[in-house]
Amino acid sequence: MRATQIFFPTLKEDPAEAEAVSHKLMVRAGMVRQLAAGLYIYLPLGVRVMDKICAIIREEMDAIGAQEISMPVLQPAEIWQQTGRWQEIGDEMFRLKDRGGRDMVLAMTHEEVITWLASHEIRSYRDLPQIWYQIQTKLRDEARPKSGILRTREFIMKDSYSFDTGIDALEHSYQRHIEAYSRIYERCGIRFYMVESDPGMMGGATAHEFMAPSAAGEDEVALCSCGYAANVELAISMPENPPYPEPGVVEVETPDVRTIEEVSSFLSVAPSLLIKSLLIMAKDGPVLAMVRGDQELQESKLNRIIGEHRPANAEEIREIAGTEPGFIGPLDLKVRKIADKSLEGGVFVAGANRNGFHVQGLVPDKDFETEFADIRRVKADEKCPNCGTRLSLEQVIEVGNIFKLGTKYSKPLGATYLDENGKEQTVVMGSYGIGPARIAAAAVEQLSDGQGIVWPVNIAPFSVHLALLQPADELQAAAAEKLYTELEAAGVETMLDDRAISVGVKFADAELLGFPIRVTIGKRSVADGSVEVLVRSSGDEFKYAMDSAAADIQNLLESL
RNA sequence: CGGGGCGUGGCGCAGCUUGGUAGCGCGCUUGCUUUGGGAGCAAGAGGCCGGCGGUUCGAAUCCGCCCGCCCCGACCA
Repeated sequence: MRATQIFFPTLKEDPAEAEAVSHKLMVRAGMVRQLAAGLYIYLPLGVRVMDKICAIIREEMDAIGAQEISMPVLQPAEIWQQTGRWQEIGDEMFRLKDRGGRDMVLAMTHEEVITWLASHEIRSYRDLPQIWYQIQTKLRDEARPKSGILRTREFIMKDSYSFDTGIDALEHSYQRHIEAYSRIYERCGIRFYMVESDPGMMGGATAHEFMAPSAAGEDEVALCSCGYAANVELAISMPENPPYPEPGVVEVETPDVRTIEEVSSFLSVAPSLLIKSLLIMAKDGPVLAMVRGDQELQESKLNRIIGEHRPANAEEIREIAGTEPGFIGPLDLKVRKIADKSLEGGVFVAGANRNGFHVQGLVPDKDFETEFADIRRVKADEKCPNCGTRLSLEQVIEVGNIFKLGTKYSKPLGATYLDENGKEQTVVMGSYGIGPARIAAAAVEQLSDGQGIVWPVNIAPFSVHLALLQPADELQAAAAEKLYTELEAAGVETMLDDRAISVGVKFADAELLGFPIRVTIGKRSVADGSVEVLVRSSGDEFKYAMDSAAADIQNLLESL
């Protein structure tokens, strides 16, 4: 295509509202524009990238025998009521009524509909297995859309669902998805990890996420050289105990000394020898969650034990513990207590539940009763639970996830089949998502440089940026037209930059847009019958004879 | 939802403290020149200063309410 026929309004300056690199660059490169918080318009170049990513996804999904379908975004509330998610999910789901007053939802995911379909159409074990997928819009009323297209309220997702006779068969479908996903990300040219993840609101037992490392990511994963990889929401590490003092409960006066840092320095005791006591309000009443002073509570872990919860406010602390915040502790506190496993067998300092006092020499589950559970957040350099090596933490963008759902949706929606013995069984399901926009953003995040985007070959809007320096020069224009025609004939997607703009702007735009190869045709080309070729990613430059340039460029592209 | 910041030509910003009717850079239009790294000169177009209300002779500027956007947190198939 010709640049003069493509709408790509490039910007010299970063948009004021953008923070993430991918956000700035995608706006500057004229790929997207924001309509409102979390709502984006994709311009032609943005659409081309998305189409390429989706094409790769289709190929790889089809390769594992998945079949594409398309489901409505607007859905009746009934099916969501049947699975319980009408109640479970809060403000994040868009809800509306149709003209007849019926409750409707705008789908944030499609388990309900696809299971409804399966429940109506699958009758026999002979109908299984099935993998159905769609590439479809999802809507979520996100509390906080952010980082450009990374977290939006409306977005495209590839979602697939597997239907199997049992858990062994599900395992097979799950593995096939892992293979397909790995190939998809590889072909899209992004680095990624597969990590253990928290099934969360999807329900089900096992889940993994595909994570692309990037500073713009909202998630964090713990990684080990042995292959252990987990979202910090559930990552575990082996506790390392400091040397403990002698046990024996002694109250000490600690006037106006409240925080871990203050207590630590006031008593000259390392933070790892303090108990951080956090009063939590859960639906079954208050809970005292305890972690070591040098550690932090991982809310998602506590959530699995006590469900929805929030920290108590100062007033609730005074009422329940009878003390000002800062002096709360486990001793004589009549609430459910959950201590992190690293507190087991140690001797600690904790609040005394008396203003201005702490207690020393406390032994958990001896001086006070408590449950033990892993509720702390993993820190970098702690030991891997599998091999003892030091863990590292990394910021990541979630670009895909896979869940073993089991019968969470098939049971309430009655998706059953008759087995070989004529006995009715419940279909066992899996659910698998990929966010194409996040792949695009991750690619920009991981590969861009100070000049602009550096697209991976397979998802670049165009493969070649053919920069015609002086379109008004007939000889140059003719040379460019010829090469353009040859490249297009060879199947090399080329943007002929025939804009009548200054060379500096043209080159700067080429760098900003980030197509893999830039080919320059100028007066030198006309003079000596050559073109200059620049590889965006490496900066390598070549000079090709005009006559053979199309073939040479094609070869170069294939080598990237 | 809690905390913070910001809304002024298309984009990026200044002006606001100390009220007097809006300015800079980029972009855009026209002409001439220029032409291998974000060109030069000249002449132009373009803004009810987010909205509503209040104070005042007079409000971009002061006060109140509302809306929108961004960031941190909470939340997040």
